[in-house]
Amino acid sequence: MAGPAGLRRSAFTQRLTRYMPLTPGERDAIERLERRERRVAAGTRVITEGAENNALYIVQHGWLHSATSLKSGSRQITGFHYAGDLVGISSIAWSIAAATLTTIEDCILFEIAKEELGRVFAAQPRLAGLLYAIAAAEGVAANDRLTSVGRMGADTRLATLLLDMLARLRASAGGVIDSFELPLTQTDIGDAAGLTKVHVNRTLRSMEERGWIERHGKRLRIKDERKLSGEVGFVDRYSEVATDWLPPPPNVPQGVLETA
Amino acid sequence: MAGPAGLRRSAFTQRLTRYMPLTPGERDAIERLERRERRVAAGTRVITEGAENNALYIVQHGWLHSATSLKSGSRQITGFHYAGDLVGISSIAWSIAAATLTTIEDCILFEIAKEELGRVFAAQPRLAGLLYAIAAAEGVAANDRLTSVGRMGADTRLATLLLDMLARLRASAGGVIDSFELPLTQTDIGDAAGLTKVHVNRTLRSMEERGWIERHGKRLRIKDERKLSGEVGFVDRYSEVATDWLPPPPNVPQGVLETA
DNA sequence: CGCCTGTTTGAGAAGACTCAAAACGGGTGG
DNA sequence: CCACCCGTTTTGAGTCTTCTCAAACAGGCG
Repeated sequence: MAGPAGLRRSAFTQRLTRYMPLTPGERDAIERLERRERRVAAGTRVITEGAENNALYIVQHGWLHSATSLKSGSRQITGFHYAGDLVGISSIAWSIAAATLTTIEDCILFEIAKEELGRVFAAQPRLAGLLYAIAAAEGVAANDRLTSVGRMGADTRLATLLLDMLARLRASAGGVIDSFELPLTQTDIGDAAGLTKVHVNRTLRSMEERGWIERHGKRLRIKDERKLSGEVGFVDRYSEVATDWLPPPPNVPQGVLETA
Repeated sequence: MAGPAGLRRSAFTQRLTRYMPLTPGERDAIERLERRERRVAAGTRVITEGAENNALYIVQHGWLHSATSLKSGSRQITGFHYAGDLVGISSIAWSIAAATLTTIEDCILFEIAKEELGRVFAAQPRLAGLLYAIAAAEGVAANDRLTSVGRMGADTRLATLLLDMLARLRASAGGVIDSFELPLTQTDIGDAAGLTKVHVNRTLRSMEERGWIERHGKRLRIKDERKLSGEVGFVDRYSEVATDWLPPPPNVPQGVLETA
């Protein structure tokens, strides 16, 4: 139950703090959400499409993806989730899961019952607003993905996918990185980008030849992120979120805001 | 400023009431959001991608769409908006608009400053939760669109698009309908489905020949919605939203909930 | 009536897919 | 330590869907 020594900082708190300083009350509220820890091995289905589900999860560590499958047998990966993300939000709208949530690596999750989130909305309106803003940002990111799949060729599409991963890893890990371990098969990548595994292979290869990326085993390096972002029109939606419109937090004595 | 006689029922209230009965306080809070009415002619840009924007809009009447445009000159329509929708939510996350919002028909909108929404979050947590749930549902609908564009052929893709429109019109208009006016050009449809206008034309034509749809001018009829939904695997995400997890409304004297 | 936008049709090209098989790599058991 | 096995990556060849370019057609409006 206890993690590897004392490095159990809440990734979720850390993420939210990126966007605005939290009051002690808000930190407390989040901490209370993180009581049910689940360690899940790579490749496990945490939520199954079509099955009953009334829980949400905070990702403390590891990667996951959500996917829906079609009658034709094919599959669409609709999103990847990283440390600090709140996932399974669709269970807020329905008791039957709309997508399958699968761990890509070994993960540490915190399970949250819907009602607990309800209590946060009641007690911490400013936090609720921030969650809403983050949901809005994710909606825009989803639209970016739609645009990429609907209107771009294979190479641009894969480039935006990789740039998006880089940006999100940065948002959760923090710090500057230009390469990362890609724990996905080319089939997975294809299911996310709307391409065949064969075509993913050829396209990655040609991206490498053109000098966009470098690959060594599972490790992937974006050679010139700024230039590539410009060329394919990628915009990082996670680097910041407006918080100026949020209501003031309840009962804040002056000067207790922490900046993390 | 006053509309056509007394039929100014709030479409937004009506929509929310579909999901849960509202307290008088909640109705009141919504009403206060609907003070700045804007009548906008068809084809007007309400929000422009890349420009500063700090407002949200409630759609009281009419259709709109949001779209992003690429450097290549092509465009992706990321969503359609109907009476009762809250649009421009992305402005909650950033001051610079991520998409262009355009009226398809003459529309009546209510403009809302971000801060007003913040006040609603503070005063009406249950309402805030419902908005969050609706945002979650819209996120899932966006993923459905992604799945359709990423993994389906042209005919299935167009079918899901039309079925989605039908479902959403039903969610806002209420009642049973199997046909509707489609105020879009085939170019627009293509931009939404990720297809060329030429291919949209051929595909619609073949759908008509196969007996999936009927067209008379701008009017479009889905001939057997249930069967078609089954064949293409369409799921209506708007018919209901779970509200059981929401916190109780503030200060509710027993028995005043309206069911509208 | 002529114009303009949108729809329809045709023909050829391109991108992505399918099917198939070979090469690779990491892990396991002998 | 090696041989084998399985999942994954890579390559090849041919096909099909969708796109591009181009032009004809239709309908509503001034």
